[in-house]
Amino acid sequence: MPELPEVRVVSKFLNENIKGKTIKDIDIFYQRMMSEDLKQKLINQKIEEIKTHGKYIIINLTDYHLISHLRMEGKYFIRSGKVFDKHDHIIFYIDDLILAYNDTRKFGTFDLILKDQLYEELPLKKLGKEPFDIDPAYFYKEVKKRRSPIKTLLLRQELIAGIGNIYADEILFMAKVHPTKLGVNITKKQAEEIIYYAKDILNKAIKSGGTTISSFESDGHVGWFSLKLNVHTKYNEPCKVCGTLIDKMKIGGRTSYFCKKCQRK
DNA sequence: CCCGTGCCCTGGCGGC
DNA sequence: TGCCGCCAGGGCACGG
Repeated sequence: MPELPEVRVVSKFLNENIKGKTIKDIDIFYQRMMSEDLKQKLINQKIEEIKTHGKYIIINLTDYHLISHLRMEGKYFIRSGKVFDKHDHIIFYIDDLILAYNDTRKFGTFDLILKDQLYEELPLKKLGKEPFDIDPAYFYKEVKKRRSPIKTLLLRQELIAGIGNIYADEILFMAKVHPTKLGVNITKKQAEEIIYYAKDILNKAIKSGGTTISSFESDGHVGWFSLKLNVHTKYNEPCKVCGTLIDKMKIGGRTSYFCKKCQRK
């Protein structure tokens, strides 16, 4: 499931392969994913640069920003000919190159925003800062206002952008904070530790090429950060710090893994 | 403001 | 073997 680190890896891959080129044509194999109107606006647009914010990939074009969200299983592949996978839904013909957007569950989205309106409209309008840019004092202040579990707050993209279910569990484990602890009860030191480990874990994941739980890939390279996960998906396995068996529970509808001994309320 | 629920979708897995 | 039903998840709309 692509989170901030995986999205950064995909963005780098796209910059290396399609930056500076022009979209010549598009095939839409799954109609819901992109309208004919959007397609027409994309044709003849030059790709200036690819950036990211949180989990969003922002493709800067001549007149627009194309915003791609991979959700759970979105991937980009360069195809060597017009031979496609059953889950290739959008095909971009970019100069001499064929780029396929592949997404098993079809959850990914494309939004087109007029140039310089990027933060005036959804989906980026209310997006918060990334862990690298957020002021820990601001994060602490915002968290103190809310009675939601800290796990749920870490997933709120308008509060802090880029953290998904996997890294939220890993961050709280490193910060030794119980995922059900309410925002209002988080201490200043805990808020600082959460931001510190968010940056640390995401940076390490970016350096190692992203995480794979089931299917994350980019340029044919499968990330390996998952080998280093401490708690996520480790139900009933011994905690690497104290040996206590890892617990799991639903928090805000999301499966959450934690060590009930290391992570105090 | 806050919360919970449903929706979108497919593949993998448990149960029988 | 195969079929059925459930689960996973990010963001958003909706209702209370």
